[in-house]
Amino acid sequence: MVEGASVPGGESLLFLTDEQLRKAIEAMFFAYRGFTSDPDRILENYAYGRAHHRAIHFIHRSPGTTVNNLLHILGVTKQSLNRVLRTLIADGLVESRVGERDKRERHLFLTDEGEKLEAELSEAQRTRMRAAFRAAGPDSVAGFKQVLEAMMDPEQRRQYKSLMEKST
Amino acid sequence: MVEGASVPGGESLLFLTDEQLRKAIEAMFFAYRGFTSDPDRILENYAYGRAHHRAIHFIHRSPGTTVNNLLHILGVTKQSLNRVLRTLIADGLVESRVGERDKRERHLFLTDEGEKLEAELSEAQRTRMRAAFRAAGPDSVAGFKQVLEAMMDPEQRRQYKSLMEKST
DNA sequence: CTTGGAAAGTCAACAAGGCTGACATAAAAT
DNA sequence: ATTTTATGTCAGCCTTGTTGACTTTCCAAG
Repeated sequence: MVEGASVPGGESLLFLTDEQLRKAIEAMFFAYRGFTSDPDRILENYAYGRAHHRAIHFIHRSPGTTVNNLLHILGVTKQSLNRVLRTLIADGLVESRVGERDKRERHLFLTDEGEKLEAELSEAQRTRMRAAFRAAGPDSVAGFKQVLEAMMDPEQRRQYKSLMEKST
Repeated sequence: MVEGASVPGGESLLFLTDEQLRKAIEAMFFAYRGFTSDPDRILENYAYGRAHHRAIHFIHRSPGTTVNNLLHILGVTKQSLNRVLRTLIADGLVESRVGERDKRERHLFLTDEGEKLEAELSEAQRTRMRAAFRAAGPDSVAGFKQVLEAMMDPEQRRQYKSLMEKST
């Protein structure tokens, strides 16, 4: 089942048939469902949704980020993000501090309680990824990342890579 | 950058650090955005959404499928699916035929116009996948599929594989 | 220094597309 | 004859996207 792998000297058109591409498209659809299902289950207990998860994830990832930064990363309007942030702030999971240099900006941080929920959510998601990676094996993981990165829009890839730099 | 690949004799914990897992999680997030962006752009011209796309995709894939089949594959309620189907039928993209053996069932088919939209949508999506696969290379593609499949819930994997059988 | 525009954030209202619940109908199964 | 199944519909709610209008703050050109 290692279709088209290591065909010497060429692109090996095998896996580029429309049929093979459709398989991959459906794999993305079903896999993404699995990918989001664990956090979704947890969030139900808190009356939050996927949008809250995304905000929490990226605030944890880049503490002190501004609202503007965040909405660019998430790809939503500031109004949409604002509603989510408002509830998270009201519930004491996120803290918003007025910028020192530029007082128009709000810098976002997770509170201890916010970090706790973040840990619960990301642990669930990591557990699934860990299991999938173990099942697929190291070489598959490298290929997985390669393809995902190649699927992104250039702008998204730029953001993805710049996030990576900060932590590595 | 082939992290942990072909380390002899073991699991190679390298890529299973929380940090590496988070990279993969973010890669999924950004890649899925890319994955859906082309169809989304096309659908705007028709006043349809992602829900319509999913229905069209799976009706094309399994012509004559019943409403009940479809809502199990899509993982939505019949009310939710019905709203989408109603508009697609009203607009002449989908045809609903009463079952012959079991007259309670409705079998769903794309009309010529429906097939036309399906082709437009899936061609856009395939173009992106094709480019990503070319950029990542054959071995990466095999790994990509392995990991995606391992990420699915058992039930989703079952559906995914049973769809595969029909066509291969 | 002032003034006008741009940038960051907030509030309000609307739409898509999920959901549940209740109910109707027809056909199949017991 | 009764119950179960497959489907459809109506009503109402929630999340999360959207646009439009508004305030506050900053900065730069006169």
